[in-house]
Amino acid sequence: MARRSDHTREELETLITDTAEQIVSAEGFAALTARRIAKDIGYTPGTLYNIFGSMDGIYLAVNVRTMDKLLEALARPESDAPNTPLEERLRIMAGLYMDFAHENKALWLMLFEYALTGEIDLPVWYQDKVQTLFAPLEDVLTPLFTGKEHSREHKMAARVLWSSVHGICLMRETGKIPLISGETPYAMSDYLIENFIKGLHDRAS
Amino acid sequence: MARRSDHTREELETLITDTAEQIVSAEGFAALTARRIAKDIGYTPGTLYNIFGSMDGIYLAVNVRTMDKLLEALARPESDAPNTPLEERLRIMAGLYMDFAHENKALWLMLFEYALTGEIDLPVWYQDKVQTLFAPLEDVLTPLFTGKEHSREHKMAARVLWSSVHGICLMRETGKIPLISGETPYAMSDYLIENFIKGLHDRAS
DNA sequence: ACCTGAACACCGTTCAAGT
DNA sequence: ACCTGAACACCGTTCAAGT
Repeated sequence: MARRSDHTREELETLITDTAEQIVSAEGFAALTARRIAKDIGYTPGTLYNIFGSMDGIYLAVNVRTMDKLLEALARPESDAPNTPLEERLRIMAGLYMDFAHENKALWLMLFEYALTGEIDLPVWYQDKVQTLFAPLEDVLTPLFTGKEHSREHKMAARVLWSSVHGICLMRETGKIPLISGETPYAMSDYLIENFIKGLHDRAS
Repeated sequence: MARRSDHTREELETLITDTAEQIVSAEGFAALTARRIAKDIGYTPGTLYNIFGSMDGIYLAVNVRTMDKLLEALARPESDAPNTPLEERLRIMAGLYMDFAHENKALWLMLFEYALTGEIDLPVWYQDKVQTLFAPLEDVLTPLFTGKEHSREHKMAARVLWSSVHGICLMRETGKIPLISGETPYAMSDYLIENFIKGLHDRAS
């Protein structure tokens, strides 16, 4: 047939990403198929391949959006009130992370479900986007690591804390590893932060 | 056709689980299909359904085996030497966990990839098996939580530590969240344990 | 009772053919 | 240049039919 030119290439990109996002939100990552997107937007699967090359391209596009939304959520003013103690800032940030994961469960899970095992390297621009997610956490930790000689430890502390809160969050959202009865992920995260930071302060003094 | 009675039901269970395990180990969870298992064992897909009801049944059978192997790995004598300080025991146990994940990457990932988003409840016997994985860690932590009033905190500390090491391990194995250059997951885990335990001791004193 | 073979309703992906 | 339609090589799952 012919080019319909109902939509420009850019419009199609947006249309496809929007639709994919909606499908995942409503029905989960497993429901996201090329044929389903095509049906929803009134094109054939071939068109998706014209625009994104493969389903991977669509997954990445959706994930980048999710990361942008997450980054926005972590920068919410409530964590920026002046004179807030560092530990409290961390608790708030962890809470914002867990809130986001809970409210955007399917999209958040997709971030990690997708090609969990894939051996193909992620594009550099995607990896860079991932790195930006650590920035808010690193900023909060800055007062603990003054001086260039602590730069590596600073980065490490941010990643260790992030991994930990993430692990707790996974237990909650997947239901795979049952939480102990009566314990919220927020309490667990607070417990972790409290003791980890206490340990860091010991070192400093 | 007919019952071939080449194998008993039990033999088929083992044969299918063995074959599934091998496929995952060698080619990853994504390569594990009903048709592939059937081809490898010389039966048709229908037979798998006679025995396991669905692919889910096969996934669970493989995962239970992986958990058994993990439990065995965590109980290795090296973590049981007498007079080993608690912190050192934790470091060793975290190391054993990360070693296992690395050496059995595909099977370990399958534990969490499988139906990450599935809304269907896992069978109780499976959930019980998952719970047993925390026992070795709880045992090591026992000296810090004497007295019944600390039972909840004891369980919480075990799960928080487990989540954290697990999160670090995920970064390593999936390559999704790049580790900082030059930092091993073992160093990160040690850093976490050191500071978390220091925090816990502060509380005690 | 057990197993097969064929069918059903799907996948991702490719690409010649049309406008 | 863009899009379709059909094809290819797959999926999980079901079940009548055979022995």
